[in-house]
Amino acid sequence: MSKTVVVGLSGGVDSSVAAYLLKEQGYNVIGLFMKNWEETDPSGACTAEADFNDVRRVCATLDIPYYSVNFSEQYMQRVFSHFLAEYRAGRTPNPDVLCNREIKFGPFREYALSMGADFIATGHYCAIDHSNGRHKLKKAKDANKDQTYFLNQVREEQLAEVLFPLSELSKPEVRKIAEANEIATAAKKDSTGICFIGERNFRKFLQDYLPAQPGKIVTLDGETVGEHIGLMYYTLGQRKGLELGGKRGEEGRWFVVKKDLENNVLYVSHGDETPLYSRACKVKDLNWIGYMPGRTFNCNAKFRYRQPEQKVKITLEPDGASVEFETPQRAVTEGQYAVFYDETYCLGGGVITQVIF
RNA sequence: UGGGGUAUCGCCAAGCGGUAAGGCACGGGAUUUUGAUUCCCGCAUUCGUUGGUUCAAAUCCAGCUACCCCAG
Repeated sequence: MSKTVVVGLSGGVDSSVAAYLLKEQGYNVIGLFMKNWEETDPSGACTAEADFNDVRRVCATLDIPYYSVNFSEQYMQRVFSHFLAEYRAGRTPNPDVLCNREIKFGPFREYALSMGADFIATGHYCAIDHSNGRHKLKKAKDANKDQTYFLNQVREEQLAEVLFPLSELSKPEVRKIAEANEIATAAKKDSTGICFIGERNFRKFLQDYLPAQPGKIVTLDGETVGEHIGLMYYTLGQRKGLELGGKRGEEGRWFVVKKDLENNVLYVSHGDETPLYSRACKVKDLNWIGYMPGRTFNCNAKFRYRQPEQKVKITLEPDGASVEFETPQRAVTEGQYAVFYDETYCLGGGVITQVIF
């Protein structure tokens, strides 16, 4: 009797191919589509509906059953409300990290298991080791596509019944498999933007939820050089959207280097990016995946998705950890995640609460 | 008010008689399951204004206008 696996289908190539591969491997595959955001996009089209249509086509081709669930309520309460609160507090949240812990490997997983699944699977580019009763998150073979960054907050228990069929494949290989098997989403453009919400004009999107409070843009020397439209619309290291032009006698661009929430001031630097480079940070909400950290140890870290791993030294503290960088890092940002790695595994991660220069 | 200086794209800024560099900003695209970053493309038939000199002017000359500086 073959095992049953429920695959999260987004309507994209990756999850389509994941389903295809599982079926090839002999599993009893069931597709499950999630709708977690109720709003239609600005063009008026409901992208979720279009995606679900793609799911239908793919499942027809693969000859597997499919269903749809709606976790909008949970998404709003467990991911989006936190996202807004973080912006209000002047930080730059990463909703997709929480989305994995709170939705995909939360309600979605539970729902799938309640359907009688032995396993759940997704189209993430990452790998997993199940051995000795432990579950370790492993980097994808395609380092360029590795998505473990987004899974750093998922609890080890949540990974118990998980399969990642794309672990050994590169994106071009996935597309090739889709094409060879006439899967409808073979040439579909990758989705970007916040997961389940999609590509948006980020400012306009935020403006629907957060009030704008204009204020001054000031240099580190104290010179007022412009006006911002609300601190939450900017993040460290950003240069677009400042609308600041040339400066007399200097060449270079303007960068956001600091936010002063109390005084509603946005600090910028011209040309010189050194104020963006930090040497350490503090993290909290540490989550370790199949790993027992020592009091202090060396490993690698990423401070954003698709950044090469950096060497760091971690020292555990009562309420989190201190992370010292071997090389100064540009624009490490509060609210984002520091994710830890060794050669093979994603060890876990934590939220950045303080940046030390 | 006398004397001097400057006026070139939203902002900096080249140009010095031969038919408008570049950077920033901005717009579009690529990359990207956060936000950013990065990359590519686009972006002044016109040089404060009116005349003049010249085959030819943003470049020379004159008037006007605006701003800046020094004298007051």
